[in-house]
Amino acid sequence: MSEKEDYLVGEFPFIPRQERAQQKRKALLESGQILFAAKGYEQTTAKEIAAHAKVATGTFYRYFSDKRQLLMALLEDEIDNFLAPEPHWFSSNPEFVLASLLETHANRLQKSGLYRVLPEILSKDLELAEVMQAARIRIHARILSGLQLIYEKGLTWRDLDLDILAWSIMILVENGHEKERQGGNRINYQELAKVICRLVFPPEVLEKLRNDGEA
Amino acid sequence: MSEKEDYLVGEFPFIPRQERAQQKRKALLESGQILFAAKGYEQTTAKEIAAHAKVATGTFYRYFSDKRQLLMALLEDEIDNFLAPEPHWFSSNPEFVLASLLETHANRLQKSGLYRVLPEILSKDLELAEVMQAARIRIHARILSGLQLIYEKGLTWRDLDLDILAWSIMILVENGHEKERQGGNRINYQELAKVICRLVFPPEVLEKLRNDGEA
Amino acid sequence: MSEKEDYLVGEFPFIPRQERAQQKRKALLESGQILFAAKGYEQTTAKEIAAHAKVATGTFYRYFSDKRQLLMALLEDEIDNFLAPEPHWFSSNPEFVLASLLETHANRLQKSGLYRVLPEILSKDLELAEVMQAARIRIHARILSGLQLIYEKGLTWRDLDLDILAWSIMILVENGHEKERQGGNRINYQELAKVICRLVFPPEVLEKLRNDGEA
Amino acid sequence: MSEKEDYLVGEFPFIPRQERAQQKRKALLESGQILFAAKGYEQTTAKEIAAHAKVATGTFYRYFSDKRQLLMALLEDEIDNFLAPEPHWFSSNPEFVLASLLETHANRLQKSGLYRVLPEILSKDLELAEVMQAARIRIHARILSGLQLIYEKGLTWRDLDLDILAWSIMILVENGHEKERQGGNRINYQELAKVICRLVFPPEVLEKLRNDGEA
DNA sequence: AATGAATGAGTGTTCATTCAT
DNA sequence: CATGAATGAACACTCATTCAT
Repeated sequence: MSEKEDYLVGEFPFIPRQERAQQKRKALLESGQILFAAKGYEQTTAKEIAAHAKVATGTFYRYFSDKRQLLMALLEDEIDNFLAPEPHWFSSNPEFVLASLLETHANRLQKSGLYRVLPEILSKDLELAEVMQAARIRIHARILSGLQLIYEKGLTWRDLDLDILAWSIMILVENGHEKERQGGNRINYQELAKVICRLVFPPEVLEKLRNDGEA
Repeated sequence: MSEKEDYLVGEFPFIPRQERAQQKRKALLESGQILFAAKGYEQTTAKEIAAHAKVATGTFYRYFSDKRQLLMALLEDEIDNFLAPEPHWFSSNPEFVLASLLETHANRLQKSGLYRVLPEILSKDLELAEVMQAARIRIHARILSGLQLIYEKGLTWRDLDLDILAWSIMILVENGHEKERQGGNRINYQELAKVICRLVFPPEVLEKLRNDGEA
Repeated sequence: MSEKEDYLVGEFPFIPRQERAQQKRKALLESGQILFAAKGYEQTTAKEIAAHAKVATGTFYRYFSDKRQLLMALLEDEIDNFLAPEPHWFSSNPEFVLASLLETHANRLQKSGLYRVLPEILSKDLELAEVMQAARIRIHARILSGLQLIYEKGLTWRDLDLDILAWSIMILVENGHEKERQGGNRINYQELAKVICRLVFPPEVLEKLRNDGEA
Repeated sequence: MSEKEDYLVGEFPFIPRQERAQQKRKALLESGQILFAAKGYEQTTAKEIAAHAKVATGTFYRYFSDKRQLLMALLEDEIDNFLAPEPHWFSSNPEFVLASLLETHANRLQKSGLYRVLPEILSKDLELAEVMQAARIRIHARILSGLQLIYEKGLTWRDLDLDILAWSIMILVENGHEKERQGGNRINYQELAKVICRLVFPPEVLEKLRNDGEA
């Protein structure tokens, strides 16, 4: 195959080593993602991934030390997607902004499908569990600091614990995409956003924000 | 159990057959629970469970047709514990009632530790996944009908979708026990209850309930 | 149970020990025969035999040292049935006599069904194979000596090797019952007897025997 | 095979892939044959076959889906050898022709030793049993049609049932090789052929055939 | 003598990983 | 670098046999 590319002067005689290698790596990653999402981690064998990526079994182990490492490489890129995105509250219509945030998040998850393996992995991979936990703490902290901002401006309920509030928001945002699967009708992100905003803004604040936005 | 029989004259020279058999079964169940919770389902072999219960491998298969069946026997007793308990809103202090509900639920879960395997199993065992889903739909329906009662009495927010509201409560209650593990300080159930109650009751309703209770 | 039999004077207070024991032994033998014939030797477990005989697993091992021994006990009684019965040639109608011999043999085999396990066992049990071989040698010798009698009287072909002849007869008689199963119509023992008699008697001798019988 | 490629300039630096793989497959087949013949089918484990072929257990399963399949592969090549070869009667010396047929058949069987497992398998493998039965029916039909030819020419006994006759020949030919094992001296194929020919040809026909051949 | 629960070695089979080519 | 055949430890599960009761 590569011989056919040789006869052109001035062209790359072949795809550079590294690039070709990276193509295989990429193919393996993609195949891993597809198969993990479809069949689960344990149920997918290294051989299958290699076959799906159209490389030999041994090649798998040139690019990844083992099956776990391939999964980690996949998760590395996605881990932040699994967690709740951070809502931004300053807007004339926070409910609407939040709703689209929720939808985007759900779509991202559904697309990769990889979140399906997470529960399977977390129970056996302490290291990954720690990474995830750290990420969640980060997310929680970010949501919390956002809440503190609006707290200082007197825009939020004064009788709720901000830490718990942040955690509740994180949980709801994180799980929003599951509603459909877990029981019931397709989720209405607009309504979920409304519920979350109720936890953050007293009704009169929400009203005021809208008016300010229009003005 | 057998201790109660000791005070009678003419003791049993040995533990009766059936009881001994049930002891082994129980030992296997306990070992299964401990090992599943500690290492995950797939990571635990039938041999290990048997060894931990101090019986031979074959004995495992006398009491359970396979590993899955042992797990199912364990879950059968616990499946309802995994899901959110149903909150009751009619009380002079719904926040307090809810807080103790949350705490009880969390303690139950932590004690068995079995909820840790659920995610792993649900991804592979379609049958169990369906059972769980059905249970969640039931819980959701119950929470929803509770909300409808107070909605009819005008005690709840009028601008929130009750279906989403019920779902949000379910998610928060279900995950409450996870807060500690997932990130941060030990959860304060009182504060979580407050957050949930905010979703249900406008502040003035809550105030009124308290006064009515005192009066 | 046996206590209830005590109150009658002059009766056996209970079935004698040995007899009861022999009943269990017999039941086990029967169950073994039925199950071995139906499912094969390896496919039948000691537990199954005990269950079928309505005794406990352990009881099996009181009466037989192991599964093999039960089989041997069964075969001991039947081994001669498996082999060709010895034909008797002196009769005014040897074909007819032989035909009923064949039929009796076939019926005996079909009834016990145990001959089905023989091939399975012979391949793994050298000892039994030797016993069988010895029995065949005995049968062969007996058939041979029968042939020698009529040879001396000039009643048989003079150009056939009597040893081979005896062997051929043994094989045909032994396998007669299989014809039906192996391919084809139900065997006609009369015709098979005719074929075998052709190997023994020249046609004119056969004719003469018939006439002498009538005379 | 590869030796033939050596005399060419530029030898293969190593045995080609495919050939090596086939060598392992062949080694496994051979080991299977040897062990099955020596110890029987059930008594031989896949692990043993692999060990005997000096490959790892897993390698066994690369070439054969299971033990049964290996056996089937072995039998596929041999199944026709197990059955009686078809005698041809038109010859100036049918006894001699038949004798060498018998001997060739016996040698083929003794060489592979595989026929020893047949009885064991047939009792458990319905599919194979059917294949064998079909083969026997075929053989029987062929022998029968051969007999019909000579019957039409008036060369055979007129008072024997051709169907039974064909069956008897098949049985004798099929079992000829067993005589040695089952009891007695090494079989004299010449004499067995004589016996079988007696069933087919009246003595005077046999005589005539010889004279015609000489003329 | 009888029971049947308990034993544990042994089976077929899979799959992550290695390594000769 | 790539290949894919080879490896062998590990697993779920069975069953002949033993043994406490």
